[in-house]
Amino acid sequence: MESWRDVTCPIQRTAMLFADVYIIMILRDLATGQKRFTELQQAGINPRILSQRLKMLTREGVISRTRFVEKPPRVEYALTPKGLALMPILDALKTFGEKYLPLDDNASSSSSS
Amino acid sequence: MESWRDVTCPIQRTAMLFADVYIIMILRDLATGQKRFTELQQAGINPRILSQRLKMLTREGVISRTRFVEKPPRVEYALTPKGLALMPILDALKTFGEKYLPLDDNASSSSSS
DNA sequence: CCGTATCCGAAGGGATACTG
DNA sequence: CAGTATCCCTTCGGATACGG
Repeated sequence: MESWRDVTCPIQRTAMLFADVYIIMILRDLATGQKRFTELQQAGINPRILSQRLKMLTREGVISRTRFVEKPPRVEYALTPKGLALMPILDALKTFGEKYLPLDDNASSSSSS
Repeated sequence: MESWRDVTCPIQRTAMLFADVYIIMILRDLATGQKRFTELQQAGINPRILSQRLKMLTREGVISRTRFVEKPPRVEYALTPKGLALMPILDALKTFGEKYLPLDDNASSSSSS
């Protein structure tokens, strides 16, 4: 498919950039405050994918990368104002999921009769 | 990555199902009323992909498929109530796109000085 | 700690032709 | 009209090991 810049529909433009489950996971985790690389990995994203997505999100201006010159080195990722503007999308995903994708609660139960 | 059913976060569950640009394009087009297969193709989705996504969306209960026994055969796809519940997500995508992904307007202009 | 490099199999998707 | 089948190339991503 073409680049998002070649598309005029704002829905599709946004989707072409951010409709990716890894990106959404990262944004979700940053919604509660700045996070470090390792912390973001905990969500179950491998370092290669994570690095790649963080680069892209930084390039698009939705997250910031702050490098603290310490030992050991520390890097914090945080939402920018543009990134904050994506939060309504996550809210809508959440609302839908809670209502229409309820948990089956058959996960941890092994002793039910 | 695992199945969306193995995930508890409602944001991620929804994203794992619907964070796909083709799905979003289809939902966008159905938002304005029921559409036929060929009409949906006009958005620039090839028949293989379109068929695949329509099947999945039907299986998940967000669209309905109505077959009219005519000659030539006619099939109409439409949003279900569950599909309508996805509209806030598209609204949020649209709002973001309009504000933060403005058109570069260098596409069709060739005679501006 | 924060990534990057490499390997490699799996999946995705464009084009095209074809069938009920 | 509404899809399905096939081909084949590209991309993606999981795992792992390593470098600054």
